[in-house]
Amino acid sequence: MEISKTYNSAQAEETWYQYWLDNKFFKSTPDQREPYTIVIPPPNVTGVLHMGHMLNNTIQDVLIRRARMLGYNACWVPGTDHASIATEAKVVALLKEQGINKADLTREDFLKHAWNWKEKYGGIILEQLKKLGASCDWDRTRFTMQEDMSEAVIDVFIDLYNKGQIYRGVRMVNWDPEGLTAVSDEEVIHKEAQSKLVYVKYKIETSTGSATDEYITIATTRPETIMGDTAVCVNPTDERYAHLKGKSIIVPVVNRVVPIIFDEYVDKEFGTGTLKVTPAHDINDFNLGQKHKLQTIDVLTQAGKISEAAGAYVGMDRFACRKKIIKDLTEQGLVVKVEDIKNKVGYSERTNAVIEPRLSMQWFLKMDTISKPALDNVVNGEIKLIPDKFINTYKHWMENVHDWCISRQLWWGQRIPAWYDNQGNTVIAKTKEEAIDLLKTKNSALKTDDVRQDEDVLDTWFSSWLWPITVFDPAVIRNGKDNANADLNYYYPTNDLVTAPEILFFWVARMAIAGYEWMGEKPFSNVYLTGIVRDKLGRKMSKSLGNSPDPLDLITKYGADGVRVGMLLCSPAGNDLMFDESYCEQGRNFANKVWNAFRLIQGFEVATVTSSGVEMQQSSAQKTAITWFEQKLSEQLEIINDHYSKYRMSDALMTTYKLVWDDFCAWYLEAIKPDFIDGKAQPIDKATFDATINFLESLLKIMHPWMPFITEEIWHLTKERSQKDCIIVAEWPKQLPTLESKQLAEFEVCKEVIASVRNIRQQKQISPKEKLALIEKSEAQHSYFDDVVIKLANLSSLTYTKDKVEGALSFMVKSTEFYVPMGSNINPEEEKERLSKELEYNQGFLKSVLVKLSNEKFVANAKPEVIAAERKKESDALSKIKAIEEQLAVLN
RNA sequence: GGGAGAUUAGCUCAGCUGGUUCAGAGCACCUGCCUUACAAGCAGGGGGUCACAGGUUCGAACCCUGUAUCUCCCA
Repeated sequence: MEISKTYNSAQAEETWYQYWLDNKFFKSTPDQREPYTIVIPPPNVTGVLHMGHMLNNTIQDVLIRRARMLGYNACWVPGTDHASIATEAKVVALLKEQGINKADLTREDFLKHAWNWKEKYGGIILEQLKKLGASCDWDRTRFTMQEDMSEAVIDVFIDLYNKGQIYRGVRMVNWDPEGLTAVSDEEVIHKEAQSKLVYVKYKIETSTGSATDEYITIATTRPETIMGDTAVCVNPTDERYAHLKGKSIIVPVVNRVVPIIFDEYVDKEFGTGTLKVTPAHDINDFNLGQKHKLQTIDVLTQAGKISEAAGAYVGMDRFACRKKIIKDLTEQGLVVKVEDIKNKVGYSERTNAVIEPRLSMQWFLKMDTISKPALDNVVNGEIKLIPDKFINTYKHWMENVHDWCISRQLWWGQRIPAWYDNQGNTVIAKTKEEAIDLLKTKNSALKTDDVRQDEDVLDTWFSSWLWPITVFDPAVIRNGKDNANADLNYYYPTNDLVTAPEILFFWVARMAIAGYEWMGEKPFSNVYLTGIVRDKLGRKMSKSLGNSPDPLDLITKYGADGVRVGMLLCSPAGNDLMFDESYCEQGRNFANKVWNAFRLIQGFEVATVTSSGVEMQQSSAQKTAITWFEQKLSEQLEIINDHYSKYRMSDALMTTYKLVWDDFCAWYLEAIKPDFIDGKAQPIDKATFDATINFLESLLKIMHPWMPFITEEIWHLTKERSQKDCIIVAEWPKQLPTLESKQLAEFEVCKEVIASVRNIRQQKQISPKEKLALIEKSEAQHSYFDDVVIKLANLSSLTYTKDKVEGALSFMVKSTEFYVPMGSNINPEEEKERLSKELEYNQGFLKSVLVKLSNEKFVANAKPEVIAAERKKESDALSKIKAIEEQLAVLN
């Protein structure tokens, strides 16, 4: 069979993914084995795969595949999130394109459109994950708004309400005037902006009630809220304004008379040291207003336009009004100056609209007591954050946590199960019938038509915080954890969670809270936090910049295995990664290398007798290489396992990469490769061939989590396999019980000798085909690796001598000298120069060692093994120097 | 403004408990090779004042202090 010189990824990916599905290798059901569980961070149902998903899900797939091979019952639960704001915005935009206004639709009609859209386009991202090779148990696919999951959310609301943890109240919330909803603190992104600080003159009113000519000047970045001013505040210690006690101020534009109040809150240094107080439009002003019992005038509408209450500029957009008002005030001579300043402005994470602090009636969850276990168990290490530098951030946040605003003024989501009558009664109930029954106890005259359900839905995170629980058993909230189903009992708590640090608080912290609240136990043991994928200039990848490659294009170009390797080669945990396509190229090249190693092995002709009829013998070089590589494999496997245990993914991958490329391909295969005689490859003996196949299989297994497709492909090409004999379920290799470190060290010497000979070839322009003689100055007569040296350095002979050899180039490995006889082909001057340099270096080295050893404090304080090492260095250096001096003497 | 972290080769990063000539890896680079698995390759090689300034120590990339620059989080 002719096998292609390059690996064809597309075909293998298609074939094997389907094969894995058909044979249900991703499927997990509870059994005797220990479970290993990951729940996917559910991507937004409207999402398409981007580089962040690629990174995140590749890591999860690597973890789950390795766990599967280690014999765990590996279960990776996939699913999507309904993402209320983002999805609703998307659907609204789409309807608009079709000429449909959301405002013209009833709630039911809108939801019908939204569900249609979800059925049609939602979950594309899950199909894309399959291209990556994600080995999720697709039968378990969940959606946060499917019926039973939603019911659990309502159960949770009711449970918390009954526990007294949920309340409703008027609060200052972060209002998104575009999404027309409140958003949580965590959904506000503060960005630095260039703003104008406007200095406006406010007239002071006399005690008799008439206006004076006296003014005070107030600095504000938000002149459009002037109409909502209900006081002016100064610091009581500010002498500049002490005389204003008891006086009033006339608010420009609306000519409202408001008091001057005194409060420590005002910063004397900022602006003019005076503050206009607008309780409806700033959280701090709101607090001042509460304290000083001020009137609250809301001058903005939900959409961010000037409201009727303002009494001027009604209907104008807030930013247009800002400009206009500055212009008008300037014309009236009331503007002293306008300064450019930098300040932080909050933007909505979802719609990018400037957030407006706004008073409104919302539902809140008390966070102080419920969040306690989630804090304690991260601090005490019960839940591990990787890397652990995030513990501080987490702790800081959890210690300063605010009550969670859980209501959203949207339709797409779980509707709040609060019901009202026309008498101001409120009850919490799962159904209208229950609500009516409950309301009747408060209002005997209740008519069914008087019962209204709350219009708002719950924050998306209020459903996704249950994810690790409800994907297994959505009924557990109402049944209680003691009545959990078999799945939940078996899979919970999950093992690893892989996610972005951006949602540490949104999601991770809240899952921990929910876990302790309803399961009495952590939801996961380890949280691996990935970085943000940036381009090589360090810019975040984004649609608007157009600097993000399409992951599927990359897969087409480099193969899924290549892209997976490429992503993970440059992904330190918790640090951003500077992605560049060249990493994928490196990944593809590695896959190709593996492919060609396989081609070589597969092309070996196994024979019991040679072409001349003699019985095939394993050569000494082959024997040595096998002995060595068996050790090497075990040694590196231990290192790889260790990297995994510490979640050092890039390190585990790089160790694998070098084991395969350098140790196996460059050294082992070269050492055992049969010679060519008369242009014909010699056959290989069965023992060497079998050992090689075994090594290859072990390596394929170690590579499998990173490169699932090519390893499965080769696995099936190396021999006939039964249907279920697949690498995806093969057993992870085991280490040797003991390691012969002496053999490993000796082989390193062997490599060094070979490299030195090759170096001489390079320097002297000697063709690799020309055989050279090598003489070792040693008491010994033979090393176990001699034949490997002969083969790989292409020697005619390797002999031993006790005497110096003249007319030869020399090199040293450790403290042993080697000679390559050159006849007259030697330039003594060049040699002298080289040797002198080496002598100088070694003398310098010796000196530094001697300085250390002659330092009494060093000898007295350093650990014995450190001192012993220094003494060894001393003696090695001395013998090296002696040898070089002897060589120089010969040349002179 | 408060907090966390970073700064090591051209690039991306390791360097774990201070101790080997400890200054490392991969990529990139340079030189020579189309050597019968692989040019998506092989062989060999060069390259860093470990951000800066002090300090602790017999010994510092590593610990401490300060400075600079950058990133992130929070207000």
